Amino acid sequence: MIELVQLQQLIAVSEHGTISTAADSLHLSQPALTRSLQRLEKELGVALFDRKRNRAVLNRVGEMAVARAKGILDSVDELAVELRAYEARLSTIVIGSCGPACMWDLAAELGERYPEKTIASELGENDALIKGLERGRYRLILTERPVEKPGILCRKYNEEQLCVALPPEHPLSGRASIRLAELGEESILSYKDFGVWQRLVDKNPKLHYLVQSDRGVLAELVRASSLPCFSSNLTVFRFRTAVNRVRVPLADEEAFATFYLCARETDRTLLQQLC
Amino acid sequence: MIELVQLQQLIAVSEHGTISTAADSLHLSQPALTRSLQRLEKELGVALFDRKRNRAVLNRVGEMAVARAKGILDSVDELAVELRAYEARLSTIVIGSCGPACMWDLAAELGERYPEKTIASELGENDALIKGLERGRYRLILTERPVEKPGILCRKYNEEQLCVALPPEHPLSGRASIRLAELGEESILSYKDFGVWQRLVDKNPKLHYLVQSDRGVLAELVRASSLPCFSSNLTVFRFRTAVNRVRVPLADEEAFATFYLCARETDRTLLQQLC
DNA sequence: ATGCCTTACGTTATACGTAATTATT
DNA sequence: AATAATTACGTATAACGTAAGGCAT
Repeated sequence: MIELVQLQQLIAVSEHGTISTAADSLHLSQPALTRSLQRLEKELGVALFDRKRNRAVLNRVGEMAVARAKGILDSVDELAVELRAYEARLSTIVIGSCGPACMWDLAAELGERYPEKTIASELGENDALIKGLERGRYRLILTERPVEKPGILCRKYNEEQLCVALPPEHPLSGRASIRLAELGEESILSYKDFGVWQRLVDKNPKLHYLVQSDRGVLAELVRASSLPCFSSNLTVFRFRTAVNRVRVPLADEEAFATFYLCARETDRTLLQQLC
Repeated sequence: MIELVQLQQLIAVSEHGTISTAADSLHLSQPALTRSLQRLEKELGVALFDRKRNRAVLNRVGEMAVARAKGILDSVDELAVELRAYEARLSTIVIGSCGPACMWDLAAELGERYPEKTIASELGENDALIKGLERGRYRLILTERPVEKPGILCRKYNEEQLCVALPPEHPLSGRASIRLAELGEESILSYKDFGVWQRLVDKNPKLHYLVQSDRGVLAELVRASSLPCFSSNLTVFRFRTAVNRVRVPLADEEAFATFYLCARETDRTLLQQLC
């Protein structure tokens, strides 16, 4: 049986020109390499070198062999890389969502149920999410509307009411609900990846949005300041203790959403466990 | 470094279901195979089996690995086959010709000059010969007309005058030349692969052609009978001793040809040695 | 109880290095 | 003389088999 080391040795000889120098580069004695190459020729059933007593040069067959050997070794190297990537892929659940809070909830739930798995999540728009689910990019997606497509299962996951969290001394903090526009040109802490709620932001361009990309940083700022920030019925658990704020629901129609959890049909059991 | 035997072992396990039975089929002890597979997993950096103390079943990564391993082993098997074929190709000079006798002459000449090479020859039509030369199928070709194409060298090789070899007692045996049609409906020994001379045959359909595909058989028939047969100035050397025949040249215009030897420009020296 | 995988240990076989040989530049 | 390949021989390492242990069906 041919062995891969022999192919490496062949390539080394082609790169170094002589068996001796190749042997050096392989940390091998010349005789050892000579013998190994002789075995290779015998096993392949062809002569790879023109041998002139004190010189062995690759013949045309040998050069062809070198080219093929490189290809084979490349594919063997790929093998390890590919398998490691495949293993990582198998042990990761990627979820896509159109809203941040519900995504965090889902990620947390998955993390508890499948502690051996890595949970990755990203925000996206409805169509991109569905395509991503169909193509295998996502294992689960959270959409704004029910998805009715062959091969895709869909269930209602939860509802979210967006609020503003105001400091108690804020003039609007006593209200049962407000419209976002009522904050006028005030500053408000906001998220970079805001999903469906971005529509509400776009409709109220007068406010001064202090956009944060890092969740931790935002939480810090909330604690360290008395700035208004966004909140919702889903974020209550995370912020209930630390934050000295009064949550006032937003009456804008863009401030309410129902989320649907979708999976491929092959993941029926996974979906059932989560709803 | 991964070794190919390990990939074979992996495949054997996937085919036999258990390590023990696979070990049997590989003429190896179970512990040895177990260790070898453990090394493979370590070298690849991934787990290939779900191990339940007394059972090792391929996991999904393992199945992927088996598929890849098969591909790699296939390409290694191909390597040997391909190299042997390539070596054979390199040690063979294939010539193409539009006439049989001049082809035999050329083959004989090459055989003497390059005794280490195998000489293969085949008949073909002009255009096919030129294409074959350009595409590398032929190393040398013999054509009816000079070839003037970039990348192709061409020289006059020889001239051939087709004759009929008649028994001395034949009424036409005393003539200086005849036309083939003068033989009326007589029988005549002929070749299956006749190249350019086939045109002459086609023009004289009345004769009874005893077509032979084997050169040896034809020579035997010539010796054992007094049937007329085809001959030429080029075949004289081969038949001079054995044959009790009188050669009468054919006056038909299709019975004379000039042959040109062509090679690719890279084979300039080869061509020069032959002309 | 049997089948199967793993670990431990002593042994063998294969491939290695050193040294000697030959040939070429 | 120097460089490079091959052959011969003793050695060492790495993989093997046997034996023992443990778990599951």
